Amino acid sequence: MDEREDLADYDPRAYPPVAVTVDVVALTIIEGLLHVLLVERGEPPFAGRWALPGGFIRPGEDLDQAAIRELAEETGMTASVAGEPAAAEGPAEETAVTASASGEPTEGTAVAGRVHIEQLASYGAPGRDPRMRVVSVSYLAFAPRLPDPRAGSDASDAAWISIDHLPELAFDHERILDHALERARAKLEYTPLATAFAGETFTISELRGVYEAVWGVPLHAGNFHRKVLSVPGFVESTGQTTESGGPRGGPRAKLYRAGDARLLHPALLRPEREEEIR
Amino acid sequence: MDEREDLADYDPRAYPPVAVTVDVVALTIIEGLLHVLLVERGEPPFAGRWALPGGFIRPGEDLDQAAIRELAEETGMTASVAGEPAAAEGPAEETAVTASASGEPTEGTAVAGRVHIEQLASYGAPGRDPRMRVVSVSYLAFAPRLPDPRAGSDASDAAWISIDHLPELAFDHERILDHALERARAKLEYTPLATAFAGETFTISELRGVYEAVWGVPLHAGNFHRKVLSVPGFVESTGQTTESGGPRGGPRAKLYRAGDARLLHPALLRPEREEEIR
DNA sequence: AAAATAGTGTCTATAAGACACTATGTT
DNA sequence: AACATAGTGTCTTATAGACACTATTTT
Repeated sequence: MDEREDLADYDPRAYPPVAVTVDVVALTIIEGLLHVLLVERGEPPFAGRWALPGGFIRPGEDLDQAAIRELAEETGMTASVAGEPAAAEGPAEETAVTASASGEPTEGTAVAGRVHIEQLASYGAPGRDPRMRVVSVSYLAFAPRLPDPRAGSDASDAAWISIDHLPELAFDHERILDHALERARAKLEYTPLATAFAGETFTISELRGVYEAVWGVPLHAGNFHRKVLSVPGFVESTGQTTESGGPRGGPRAKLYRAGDARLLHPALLRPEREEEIR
Repeated sequence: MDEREDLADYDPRAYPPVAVTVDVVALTIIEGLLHVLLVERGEPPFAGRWALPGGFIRPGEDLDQAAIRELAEETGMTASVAGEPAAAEGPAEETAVTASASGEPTEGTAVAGRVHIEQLASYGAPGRDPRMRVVSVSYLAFAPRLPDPRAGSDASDAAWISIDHLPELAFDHERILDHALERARAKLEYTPLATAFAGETFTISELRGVYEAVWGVPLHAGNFHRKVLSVPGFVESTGQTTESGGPRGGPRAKLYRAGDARLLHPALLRPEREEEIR
């Protein structure tokens, strides 16, 4: 920022150029399994490898905007910045924007819903891109259902890949993805963002499915149910129920929508985690 | 990262140059009050204004290294990367390095201790620096005591400023500082990082002073005491006590050092916060 | 002696989790 | 009929916080 320096006055133009990119870790849940949006690279380096969607920031474009644009380019969903919390809340993350899918304001069958996107971290190790110095600002996005990914207009392909069957990734994207997953798991504890994975309305069971997919552990149905309803503002009733019972039986479930809470209190903590404490 | 593009092939060199800087929000506690390290700018823009210490990243230098270097340049303490947790923990932050003061391995009176430094967030709004496009990667540092700030060799001055008496800051540094403070407050809940503000050894009262300074609320001495000791690995006894009682009376306090926990479980949650929940 | 502080004891309200159970839907 | 699921009741244990209290040290 300030060009204070011990030696000469630092003119960035005197240095080899630095490129700034934005990479997006977009997560969604398909068939009860957590998936991440990946693109297949068409050109070297790492041609043929899968990578996180991303690209260079453009002149006049804020970082958040760049992330939203990149996500939109891959998913086809047009997104717009809805707001940014002044000073990050709770477990204090940084910039967070909420993007809402437009085009189909009807909350019908398909796309429906909001996409949550927030900044994750930046990566700038020399050599992480063999071509030049690249600093990547990564973003984390939670998407409901699957706005079926469409390949960019270049030669590459885009797809939602289960995190249980990840291919080798290009660059340091595996590390970025690891950070993103840990962040996502933590966010579900303190925020109502699990609802961003669900549709406009959802059952408590579906919400539990989100937690189980992201955390990778089974949760006790009864206790989860009571707990969710006991957290003020997490969900609010629609008064509706599902049309029918579950595919393998059971009564119709009540439908809820996201409540107005920005933080969950008390939080839904992940069961144990001895290992991670020390 | 990947040069996928809808239109032409994007060559970053075809764009106006982007500069990447690192800004550090270094916090310490002086006389029971939270202070932040600021430098007075010697040149336009914002000449005469206070700003966060920072500067351009250098070729071959990782972002973490740049942050450590910037901090060292202002505080005079030489720091070195000690380690980085693979996948961030708990409330899931990203890169985290622990820098330890060298030079005086003796844990005597003065400097002593470890400096914790971790990446906070990046800021890249167009126009945030009037000169050119600048993306700033900000860092948050917790420092024990005060390695008395020394001005850089340029015309500017450096000082620890109480967060209760902040001057107007240059650029968007006030926003960065706000994010940093919120992050710091949250980190104290889930991690043992409060010990990074204390010396090599400390009393429970001193530790409580850290929490009170950062959170800005008084805490119940008795309950805090019992709670800290009940969290596994937060602190460990040295078997020693202070030489004398407090300045205004009271028995000698037992001395502790930081324990081996990386996360606090159960966490020390801030009292209430109704407002922030909705 | 008075005042401040370190540290402990105790009680209450809340929350987490284990478990059991009813009701309602499916195949 | 058998089975899966939605949702509720109950019990045990852990935790947060209020409050009281003793012991030790300084002024």
